[in-house]
Amino acid sequence: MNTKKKKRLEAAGWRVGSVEDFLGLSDEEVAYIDLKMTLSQKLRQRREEMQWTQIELAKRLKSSQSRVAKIEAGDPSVSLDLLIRSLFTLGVTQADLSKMIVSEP
Amino acid sequence: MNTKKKKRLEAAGWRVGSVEDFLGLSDEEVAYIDLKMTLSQKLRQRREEMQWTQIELAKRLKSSQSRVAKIEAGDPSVSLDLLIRSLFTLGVTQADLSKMIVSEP
DNA sequence: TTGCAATATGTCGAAATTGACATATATTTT
DNA sequence: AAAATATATGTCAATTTCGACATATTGCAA
Repeated sequence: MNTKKKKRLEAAGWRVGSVEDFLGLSDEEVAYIDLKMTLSQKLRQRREEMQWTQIELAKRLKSSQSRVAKIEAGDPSVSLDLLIRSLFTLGVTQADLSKMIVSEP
Repeated sequence: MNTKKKKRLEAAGWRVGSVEDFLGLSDEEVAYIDLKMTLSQKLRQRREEMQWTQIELAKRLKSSQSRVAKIEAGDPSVSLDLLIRSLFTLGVTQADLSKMIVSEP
């Protein structure tokens, strides 16, 4: 798939459970987008539970508020890499991560 | 931590279960490296089970044999992003991935 | 309402990651 | 053992992702 299509998908308000319906995506692409969306939602949840602002999280990540906003928005310019490292920064364990990947929103 | 240290760690033959002993790494860093190593091992396992050569996998990934070798070696120049997308290309599901993250080598 | 803190969005140069290539080494086949 | 196949390693230009900044928008308390 081209990046354009992925961008459109993620930019618009796609939510877990509905992406699968979009035609023309390979299984891998669906799995990848689905995973990113799931984890970004979990990240926001977790941060809010901890009562951290995006600025606080950004500081610990040595990043910026705007990037944290993009992570949580599932922006296509954000890699799974940064997303997962952010979760670890919030104290998420591998066991937690494992559960997140299969759990519903 | 600096990148140099991470490079040395991953370059040498560190295996799951021993990284934690290395002093001077934060929890997040340990978790990140540990995850990468676990998944790269699982990737190789999976590919070999499927009797694919690195070249075959590379073709489906639209990548190259040398990069696949680096993915499997846990090379520091390889992102979790590419690693996880490679697993999906091998047909790994989110449920599979979830299990991989917590399972022993 | 107004003011203020939090979040969102767009842009950009810098840094990291990428596929590709050359070539070395290892493993398997004949 | 030699040839053939598979994997490893180093390098590099192109692409992607990055933090940072400016600024817009939202939400909420005074």
